[in-house]
Amino acid sequence: MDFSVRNVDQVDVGALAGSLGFLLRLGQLKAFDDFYSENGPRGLKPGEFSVLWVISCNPGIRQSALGQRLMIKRAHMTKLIRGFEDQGLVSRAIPDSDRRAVELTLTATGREAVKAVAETFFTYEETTGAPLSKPELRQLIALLQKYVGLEETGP
Amino acid sequence: MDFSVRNVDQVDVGALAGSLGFLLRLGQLKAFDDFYSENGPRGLKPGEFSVLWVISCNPGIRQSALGQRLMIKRAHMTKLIRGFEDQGLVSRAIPDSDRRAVELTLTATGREAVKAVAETFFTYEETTGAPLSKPELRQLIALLQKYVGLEETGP
DNA sequence: TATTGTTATACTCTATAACTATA
DNA sequence: TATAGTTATAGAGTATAACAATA
Repeated sequence: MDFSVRNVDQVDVGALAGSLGFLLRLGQLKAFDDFYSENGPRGLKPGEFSVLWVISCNPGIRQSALGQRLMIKRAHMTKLIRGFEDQGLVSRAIPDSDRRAVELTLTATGREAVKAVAETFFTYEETTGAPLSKPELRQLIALLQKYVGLEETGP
Repeated sequence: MDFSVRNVDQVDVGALAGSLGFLLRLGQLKAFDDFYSENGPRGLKPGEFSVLWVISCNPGIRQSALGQRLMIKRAHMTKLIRGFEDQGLVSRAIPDSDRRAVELTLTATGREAVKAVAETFFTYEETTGAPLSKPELRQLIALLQKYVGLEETGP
């Protein structure tokens, strides 16, 4: 006989099923899979969109503050921003008050790009929580916000 | 005057704060940061540990089932398993019933390694949910389990 | 001295496709 | 034909350290 586990559903992950880090990792992979599925939006990737979106919400934001909030390291942020600059989406300005810093703003093109993607991004997001009921999804989001230290800010 | 956002706490992420995918990404990064902080365990990385752990829970598991459950692509799984084999942690067997498949088992060394890491991994996990109360953490875990399609299996 | 951002390097993880051997 | 796994390659993302300019 052969008792080997050959189907996903038979896999016993044991105590790992109660591990927050493990569940967050699986959850993120699932969310991204859903996002990139046949119905998901195209073009800008979630990470890229989030950077542009946060700049659009905070015109003139310092590169360091942006990176800290999105947990992107300085070295990587430099590359990302240069990419956006090359695409004409973001402009950099060095403030007189601190000439080490860089303040980021969207260009007109950048604002259009964000506007175009935002609608499909956020409406798609609503469908992402498939296995959960509406109230469950709301509570999951609330708990995650608390965990990562994010308060929902009014518009 | 200079109104630019220069502190993390001033950053307004707008509607992104309600995005499940975004929150899952931040949450995972936070959990990993915590894990790797000064108090976190050393040696085996969370991803590596999870692979070995699941093999230990499912002796003889097929490589494909393992990869599907942990959302690791076949090509990557091959590299991981070879690495573990080279370290003498995992042994591969080709079953007669299907000579395309590979069944994975921990070696004695592998079992010891998992045993050694498991205790510190899981006890550390308990401290990971810092910003949440015990009941909140429990519910967050329950919702995530439902979201990713994991049932807690009794020992 | 500390901070902001840049550069350079390397490593991990991921994505893809072509390949084998079995079924 | 389809499946399980392998190989090879390229691209993200990340980590690190050394560096310049400024504070």
